[in-house]
Amino acid sequence: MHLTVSEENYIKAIFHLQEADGTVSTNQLAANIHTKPASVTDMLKKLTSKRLLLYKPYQGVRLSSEGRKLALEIVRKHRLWESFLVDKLQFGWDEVHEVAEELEHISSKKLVDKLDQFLGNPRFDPHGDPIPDSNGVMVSLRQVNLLDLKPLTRAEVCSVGSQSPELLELLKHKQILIGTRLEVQCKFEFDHSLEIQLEARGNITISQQLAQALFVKTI
Amino acid sequence: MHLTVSEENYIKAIFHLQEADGTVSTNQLAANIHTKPASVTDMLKKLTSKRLLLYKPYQGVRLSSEGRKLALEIVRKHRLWESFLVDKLQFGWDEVHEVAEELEHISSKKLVDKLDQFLGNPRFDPHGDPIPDSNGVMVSLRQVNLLDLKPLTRAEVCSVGSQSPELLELLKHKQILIGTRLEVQCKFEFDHSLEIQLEARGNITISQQLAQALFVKTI
DNA sequence: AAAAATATTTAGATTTGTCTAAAAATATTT
DNA sequence: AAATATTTTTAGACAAATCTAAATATTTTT
Repeated sequence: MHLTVSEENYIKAIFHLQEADGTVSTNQLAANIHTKPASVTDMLKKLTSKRLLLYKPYQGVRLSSEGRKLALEIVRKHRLWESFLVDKLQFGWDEVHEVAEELEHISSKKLVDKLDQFLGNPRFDPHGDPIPDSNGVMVSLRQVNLLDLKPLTRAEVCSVGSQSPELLELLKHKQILIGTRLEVQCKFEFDHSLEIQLEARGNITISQQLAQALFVKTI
Repeated sequence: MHLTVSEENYIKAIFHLQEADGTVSTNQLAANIHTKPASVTDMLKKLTSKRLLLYKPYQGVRLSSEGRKLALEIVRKHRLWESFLVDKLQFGWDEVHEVAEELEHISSKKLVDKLDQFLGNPRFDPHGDPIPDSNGVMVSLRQVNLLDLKPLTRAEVCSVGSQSPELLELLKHKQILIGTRLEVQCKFEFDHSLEIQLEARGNITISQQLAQALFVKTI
């Protein structure tokens, strides 16, 4: 089954969007892929005819099992390449996303498996997201949203909720990385902000929006 | 200057074809790129309007200096990725060409330069071809065609004339690799074949066509 | 140098992925 | 439940890269 770059991008977007809801709407997809709803409808029909989607007009779409398998291959490639860029080529973890968006479409199965081996079969990428193995199996992180922690809980950041440049910029400014350790000092009901203590920088305040984007494991 | 994959493939093909002649014909290009002459004409017009080619209808085409610069970037990427695949991922040197054909179109300049550094700034790829540096400069091999050697000359294979699957198959069968050492035993005027002695296998006969595809340095 | 063969370009069609504008379906509000 | 708003689909157009068939240039042969 050979897919174009466009087709792969739709499959990947549907995969990520259906994590939240079970089903994905045309408009959601259009916004995510930076295209128009009419274009999405065209592509949904095409991918459905290739048996990669379960799609009823007006009722939204989700991946078929075949589509899910392909999505996991793309996600695997994306995350392995990100790992390569950070671990081997010394890229910063906040500058690898765009390059990996290109590399994830290289088709050779052998390349991916050799790359995986070369990297030591990592289970998580530099953002803390799990990497599917060659069968599409990935461990799910036992991770908690930072917002859910009680005061005085110590935790370590292990993943972030998106790779948007805006979020990455903010994290850089606050000096928060994967692996950063912190302790929740107190929570403010008014705006749902958090005061947290960072090992390196002392106490800082974090907005509700930022806290929701941070996933941690307690330590 | 952003180019599509198709455009890059035309630039690369013209670069390689004009090594031999100074100028490249529409039919040559069509054969090389596995397309029709009419399609080539269309693309020549397009790339000429982007100032990458020097092209007069019916008179053939060659790269402008801007086009040559882009070609060298593509060749650099191709050969660096081939080096990566062989040196780091343990691919055989005869199975990397196709994968590198995809990888060479990844656009990030930073990626290429970091990859170059990671590999230790190699000057030659696994086929023995020189790798342009980030300024497009490459050392030319002091290499001799095997056919030009006199009997009793010892030499080492350092590059092959093409990457066609047919040639690679033959080299595999004869157990000839980059780095293989040999001594020319005698030359036959009748069919211009050569008898050579390989360190590992003893004496074998090599056709004119094969000898012409092998470049060596004397040792 | 004319005729024949070959190479190249032009003209018009096709496919893919996108778009805008309008129509149809669904969801929300009153 | 009607009216309104939103979402989604359809219809038709467009740009990129290709194709076939026909026209035109160039080269080779006689």
